[in-house]
Amino acid sequence: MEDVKLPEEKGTRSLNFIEEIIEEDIRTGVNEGRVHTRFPPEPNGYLHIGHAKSICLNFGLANKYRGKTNLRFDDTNPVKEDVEYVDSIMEDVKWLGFDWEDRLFYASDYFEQLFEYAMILIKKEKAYVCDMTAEEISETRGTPTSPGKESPFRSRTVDENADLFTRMRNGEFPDGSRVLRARIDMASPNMHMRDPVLYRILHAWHHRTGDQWCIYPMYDFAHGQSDSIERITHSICTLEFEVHRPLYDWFIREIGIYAPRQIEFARLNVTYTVMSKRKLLELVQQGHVSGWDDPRMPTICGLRRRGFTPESIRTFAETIGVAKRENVIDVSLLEFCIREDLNRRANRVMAVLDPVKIILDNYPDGQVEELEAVNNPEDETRGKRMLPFSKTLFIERDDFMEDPPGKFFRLAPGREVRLKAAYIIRCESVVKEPETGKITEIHCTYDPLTKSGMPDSNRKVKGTLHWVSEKTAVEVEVRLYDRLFVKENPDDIEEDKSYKDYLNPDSLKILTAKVEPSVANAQVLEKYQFERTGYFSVDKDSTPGKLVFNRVVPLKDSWAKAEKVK
RNA sequence: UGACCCAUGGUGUAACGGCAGCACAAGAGAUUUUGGUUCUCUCGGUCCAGGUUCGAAUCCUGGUGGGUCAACCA
Repeated sequence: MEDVKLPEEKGTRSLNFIEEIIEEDIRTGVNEGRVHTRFPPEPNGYLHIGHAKSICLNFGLANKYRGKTNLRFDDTNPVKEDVEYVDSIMEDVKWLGFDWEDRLFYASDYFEQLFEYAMILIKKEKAYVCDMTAEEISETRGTPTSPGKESPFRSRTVDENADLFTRMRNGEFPDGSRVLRARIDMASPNMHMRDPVLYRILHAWHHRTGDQWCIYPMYDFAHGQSDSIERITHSICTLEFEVHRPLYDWFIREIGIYAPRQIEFARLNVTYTVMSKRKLLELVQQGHVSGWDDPRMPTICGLRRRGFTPESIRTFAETIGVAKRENVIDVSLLEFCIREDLNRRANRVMAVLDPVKIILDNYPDGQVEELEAVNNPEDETRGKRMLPFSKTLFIERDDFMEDPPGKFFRLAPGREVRLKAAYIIRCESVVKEPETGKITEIHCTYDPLTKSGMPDSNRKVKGTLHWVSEKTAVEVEVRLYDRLFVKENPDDIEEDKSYKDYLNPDSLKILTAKVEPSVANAQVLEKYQFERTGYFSVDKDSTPGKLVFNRVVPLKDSWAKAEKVK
């Protein structure tokens, strides 16, 4: 029996507009029902959550329609590209859970073929070598509302063009001295059809072809033809390439090669998040973040380090949908996806981020009990562990209030709370620093009959608190993250504005916390839920002596919200 | 004063001429050894004006609003 995943999930699930196009193509026999997509990044930066949408779309479509997806590096501009980026991109796509199998390609693989295609256009009098400067070309292109002027070099003979183009390739001319242009229509209402540049001279070292070439094709001349060579059926790209589509089709038609179909969708925007590669690069270069994988970055490697799971990112990509309308997704949806995932896969442990000491006056000095605690109440199969309990403990400082408002469910003088997996305790008195009034010790008594699991332990109390035992607690570093920007759509920040005015000064808080001993040997990227305070992931900065935890995302906290409203 | 694209609750996304649905967010309740989770419920939408039709979110026309396009970037 086939056990390949079938296209549908639920029969009722509706199609997005790209799936409708594909299903229509399958129905009508276009491409013999074949579906072949590609993910085509330029290796000039790290992948971010926006790319994740495209990756999930392209690989997801191929998976759904039993097709294939290529990974292709669009490396036609050597001055911006680097192998560092190639490597990180492959790592990130793999981590997201996708496999291009043996179909790893580079646009630079096709440079020779592309040169031949250009020659075909020259022979058809559809391309010519132009000697104008970049400025002249720009000036004669016209504006969106007025036509351009034809280049004086537009009517060169086929032989002259072929000769000059060959000599361009042979390195006879300096950078910027000549370009190859398509001969289309300088009066076209579509600026991209006004004799676009096909090749420029660039004496630059290419990360794959070295110094083999000194002319490089432009995006428009490379992309569609690369799709065609790989026999891509559906070439999915973002909306800004919509106006390029007539040119994409023009090249395919004039050269006379296999015709893929370009389909555009709206790129992802997320509130309080920059998605522009240029801005992300600036954040790194200006030192606002520690690097591309800073856990506050929306890069795949940043999200990974922060503690996001590939599953949660795939769920997110699935949930946001695909359409042609400009969109800004609320960052809370991303947070929802990771909470939902981690809720069932992360073990819950006791961790106190801001400790205050509890002394159980009626608990025997020196006694240590091992108490049993479940690892994840959502998933019994995750088992149990033992927690050491003793006379002196730590609880969260804000889990105690000397003069609590009515709806405060936690510890206060004279009140009872349960210590999770342990006993019910009652606050008897408080010790403060005389000068500052800061609480240094809270004295309590415990009720020995209320140990978790005991027959008498079901007595109701308003609150349950997490705790750690003083002697056995492990000190760890905890890094709390908040949004990097205070501006809702930071991609809108104008060119010359400094980010400083828009950055959140409190986007990173570092503190020392006390955690239960069972996490002492946690591995990098291992996930936990610290009771009440959030989901955490072990950072790569951890050393054998000192664990470092990143807070992936805080838990929803309706108490904090209620407080804020007041 | 151009061409092209887009327009459904606060945010996204379905409905393909026939009951405007789903998710997030927000609010209420139940459960809860954390106020989390889980479950239930509520709130709230077809940009405007005409037209076609028995019937329009859907088709047509005209507005309005938003986006993209004038790199030898991708």
